[in-house]
Amino acid sequence: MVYKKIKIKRLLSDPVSGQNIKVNGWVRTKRESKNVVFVALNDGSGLANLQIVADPGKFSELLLKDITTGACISVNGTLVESHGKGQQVELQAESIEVLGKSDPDSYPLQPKKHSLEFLREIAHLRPRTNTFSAIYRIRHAMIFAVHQFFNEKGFLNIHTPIITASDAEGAGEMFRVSTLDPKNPPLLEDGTIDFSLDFFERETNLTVSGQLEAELGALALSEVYTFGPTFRAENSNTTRHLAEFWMIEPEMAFYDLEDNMDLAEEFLKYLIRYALEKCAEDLEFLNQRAAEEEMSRRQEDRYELSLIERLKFVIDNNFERITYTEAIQILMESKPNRKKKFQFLIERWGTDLQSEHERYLVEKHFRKPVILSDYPKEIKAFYMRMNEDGITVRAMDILFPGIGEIVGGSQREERMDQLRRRMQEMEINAEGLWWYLDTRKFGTAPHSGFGLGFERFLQFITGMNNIRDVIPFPRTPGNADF
RNA sequence: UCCUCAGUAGCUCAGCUGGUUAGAGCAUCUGACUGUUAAUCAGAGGGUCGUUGGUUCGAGUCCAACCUGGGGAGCCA
Repeated sequence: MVYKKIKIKRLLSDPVSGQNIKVNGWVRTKRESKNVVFVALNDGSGLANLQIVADPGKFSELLLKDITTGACISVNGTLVESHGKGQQVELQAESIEVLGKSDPDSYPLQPKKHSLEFLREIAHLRPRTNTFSAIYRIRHAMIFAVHQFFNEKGFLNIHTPIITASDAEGAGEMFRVSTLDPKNPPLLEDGTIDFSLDFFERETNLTVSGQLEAELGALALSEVYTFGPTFRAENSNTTRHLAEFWMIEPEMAFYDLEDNMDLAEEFLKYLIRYALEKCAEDLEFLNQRAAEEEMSRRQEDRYELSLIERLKFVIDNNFERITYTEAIQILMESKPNRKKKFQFLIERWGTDLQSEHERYLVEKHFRKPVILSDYPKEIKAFYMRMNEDGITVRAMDILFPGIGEIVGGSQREERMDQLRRRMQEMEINAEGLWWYLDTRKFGTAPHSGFGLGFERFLQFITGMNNIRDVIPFPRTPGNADF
């Protein structure tokens, strides 16, 4: 007898009774009685389990004993229509092989609800749960959609370096990369470490952004994007920060800030539409999960819309676009500011916005994604293009409900004299960035770009509150397990 | 890093103002029963109450420090 190996998702999408099938997977639960044994089997291809039906008379007691929650089994059998209610078809087992036993006494996953905190501690096993397998499938779909979106538009994907010697990006603390003996490093006369004897003959770190290198690509290939790992050594302990995360950074020549915003909005909507179309089953499950979680939250902290409704809402509405100056105006006149309900009151133009202000704009005032632009130069990076007013720069941040800043971008300063002036003002070492300045020297062009935090975006798509639950193995201060 | 809450069985939690042998549900094991659906019913095993020190006749309960985790803030994506 020949049994055709097939993944459970494919099998259930087109079930034909009478087929001889081989499935491999991990046991979710087993229910047994004198005359019949039921096994719920899952291979991660989809949310639905395949019900395996075994006649206890046909299998040894020892074999059946080894089929426990978490065990890996391979089943040959015939697909038949189910007598029971919960499923259309089931696999009538003819032979079962236990590929990997699982001691039920010590296997940590039980057929019951587990807290996300507990599952984080067993991140090596959590993809075997419905919630995390759904998240990982959506994560994959979104990675794929990112590349598809840019490919369709003719953007080139470029790999920017992960190890970098430039420390002038100002995007936060960096992780040092070194092969020097940590116990006894070579020292200079002033007692500091002599990095000229290190592997790269200079001090090197893990990248905090591929942007500067992406700009080099844009100023030759017109439209490029990076999608790579990014590292920040900040001691941030929040639900939306990771020390290692993935960032998508498109960079486009001949785009001004408005073109940049248009692209970002189109991109985000494309990804959300893709998820709704291609991950409907998983989103439906997460929608249910999120709804249950909402019940345990305070009334005023609850979303008005369900997860799927929020996703549809973003697709169906234009993002609100306002300048920083307009935002300050709105915030100064807002109720929480007048009644001194904000922890940080808005008193003057020029201060940076706090989380509470961003949340007010997005969740209370506009009730939709907001693009803030034209920030004061003092609170933004050196490479952002100066406006005519001489006090604001062509920056834009996209704020999403529940997550805050999801995209940060700008039109880049392409004018050499302006760029040099800004670098001087902000005490950026120009020497190490000679290659960056060269692009302004030789055939400079107006250009723009933005960065999308991939995990933050996934939080929005999946409704997960903690960023540590949308990446397989989160790296955070004090945590590098697995 | 700061603020705040928490740490009791494998998991989720109860344990009132300090008072004998520390409880429940689920999970596990054993048995029964049933085309079952997180099956059901009965029984059993399972705990240095996060760690260290202190107060007290007596500490899961009070105090201090530390460790770990959650939430919020800052930094940012």
